Amino acid sequence: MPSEEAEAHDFIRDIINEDLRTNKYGGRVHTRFPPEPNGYLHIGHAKSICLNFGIAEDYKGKCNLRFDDTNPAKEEEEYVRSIIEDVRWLGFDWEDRLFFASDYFDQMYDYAVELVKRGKAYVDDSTADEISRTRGTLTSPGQKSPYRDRSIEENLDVFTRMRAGEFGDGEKVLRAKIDMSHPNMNMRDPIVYRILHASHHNTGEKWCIYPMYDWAHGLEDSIENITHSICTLEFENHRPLYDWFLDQIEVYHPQQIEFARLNITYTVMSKRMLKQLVDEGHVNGWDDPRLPTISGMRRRGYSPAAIRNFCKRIGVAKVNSMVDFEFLEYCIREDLNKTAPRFMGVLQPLKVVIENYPDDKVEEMEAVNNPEDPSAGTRKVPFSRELCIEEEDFMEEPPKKFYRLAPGREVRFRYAYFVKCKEAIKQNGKVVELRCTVDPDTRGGNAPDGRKVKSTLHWVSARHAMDAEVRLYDKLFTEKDPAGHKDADFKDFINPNSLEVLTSCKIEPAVKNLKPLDRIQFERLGYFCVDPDSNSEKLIFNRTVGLRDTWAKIQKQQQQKTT
RNA sequence: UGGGGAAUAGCCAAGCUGGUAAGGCAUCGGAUUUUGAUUCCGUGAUCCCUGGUUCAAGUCCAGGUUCCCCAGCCA
Repeated sequence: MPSEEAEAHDFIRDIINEDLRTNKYGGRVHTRFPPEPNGYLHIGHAKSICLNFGIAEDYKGKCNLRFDDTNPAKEEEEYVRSIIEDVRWLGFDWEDRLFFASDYFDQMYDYAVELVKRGKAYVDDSTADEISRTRGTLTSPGQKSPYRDRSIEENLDVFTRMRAGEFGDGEKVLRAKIDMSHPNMNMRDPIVYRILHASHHNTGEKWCIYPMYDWAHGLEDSIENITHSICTLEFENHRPLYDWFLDQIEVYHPQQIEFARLNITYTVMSKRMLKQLVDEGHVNGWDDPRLPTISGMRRRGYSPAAIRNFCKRIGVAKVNSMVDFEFLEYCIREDLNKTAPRFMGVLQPLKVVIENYPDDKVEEMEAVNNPEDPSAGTRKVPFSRELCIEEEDFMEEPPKKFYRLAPGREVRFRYAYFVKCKEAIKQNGKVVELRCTVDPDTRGGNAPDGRKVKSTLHWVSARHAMDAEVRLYDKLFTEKDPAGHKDADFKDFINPNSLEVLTSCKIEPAVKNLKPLDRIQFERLGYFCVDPDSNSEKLIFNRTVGLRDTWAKIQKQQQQKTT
């Protein structure tokens, strides 16, 4: 469970502390995470999940998982399935409290009847268009519906017949009778029930009227005895209505608290946009590793602990904010550095022949599995005459500050020997093979005479290496805030190079024991995750995130100087 | 001349009843290093503005500015 360092402190916990002090809810703390099953969860939801479940943990309270499934037109079973999977994967437990708003439809209906009986709601025969036109504008009041003063008896009768299916979609609605000139648009006789002859994933054909969010949500919270109903900022305008409904029918009244939703640079965080990316094939499904969905991040190799820690550290406040994606990456690296076993793999192989090493000889070099975790132990890596190193670890004419291999230069091959380059063999101007020698006295990687080398390279034995495909991911968008341009579509900023597939990678044999979704580090390259499509026939790795790369930074600076 | 929110370093974000600006990321230096990784050190703020109260204001008062949300039978 999330056990990371000091306890969180934020304005919501301040409110809870105060409520506890005044004994407002008898010492109880009960939250809920209420997703609508109309899409996959993303990291913005993770923030809410960590907040709600985190508060429950901190205060030894409870947190429910509740599906807010009041709109059968948009909701699907597949989304329910994925949401359950994602919340569980993140590491949270709702015990026996998995609920559906649709489980409360009967009760919500009864409460609506009560609202009508109290003269606080009426059936409106106006068309959607008429209702819209008479709502007024932000600066001018709306007009009362001609049906507003129907008798309670008539309202009861027509509402009953609405439920019985006597009318078609949109013919009538139940409206709260509040104030058509209220400065808050939400209070201008909001719709409580609409007619929708649609099959519901949970209740099937039982209902042809469905409650609206404002009516349903507070009742759901009330029925579940929620103490603090935490939602995002855009619902702040709805709080007066949340309160009004619960007050009118005089039921248990939780407190709604709003916080700012999460935004991260170079991505989008709206279900609508994510769905569009998926539906239009800009990515390969909801779990595409380039997406900020929970399932995408899982496939990318992000760990639940890293995501939880990220959510904890970004804080909770009421300011609209945009977190640098670098901070997310930092949190991922931080966790993976401590937990990911290390391997050697070569993405762009360059052949190396050790001229003074016999062709029939193979040595098993001992390698540390995780320098950050001694208990991870060691493994054997085969070394032989023909090896592969990374193409970019050799330069025929090395620039300043390039410490790696070059003609005449000696470097260390990790966990093996000091290796000296004698000659680069070229074909059509391209280096295709390196002829090198090994210093037999440096076995294991240290020279008895104390001489040093400037760098250490990773390598694999050509004969023993396994072939693999490696997928490198870059930012999905080229713009910091792709959704923030009023006169441009977010899709205009899609990065055409967000996915690079390398198919001739060579990996040390020890990876054969890995399972799908295992998270590892290829030394000097980054963190990687075994793709679920990977199998013994074809190994596939997704790059989660690269290691911090000081050399790349130096290169960039050098390039800028020359141009 | 609608209503509701919010403004603290490039980015998040503490700062409770006023006492002289935490922390993290990023950046840039440096040390250690068989991953140019990790780790470790060091590096940045007249707290949206203008007045006022006070010995003392990010914190209180007044006025202003900017940004976000609201006119779905979506949530």
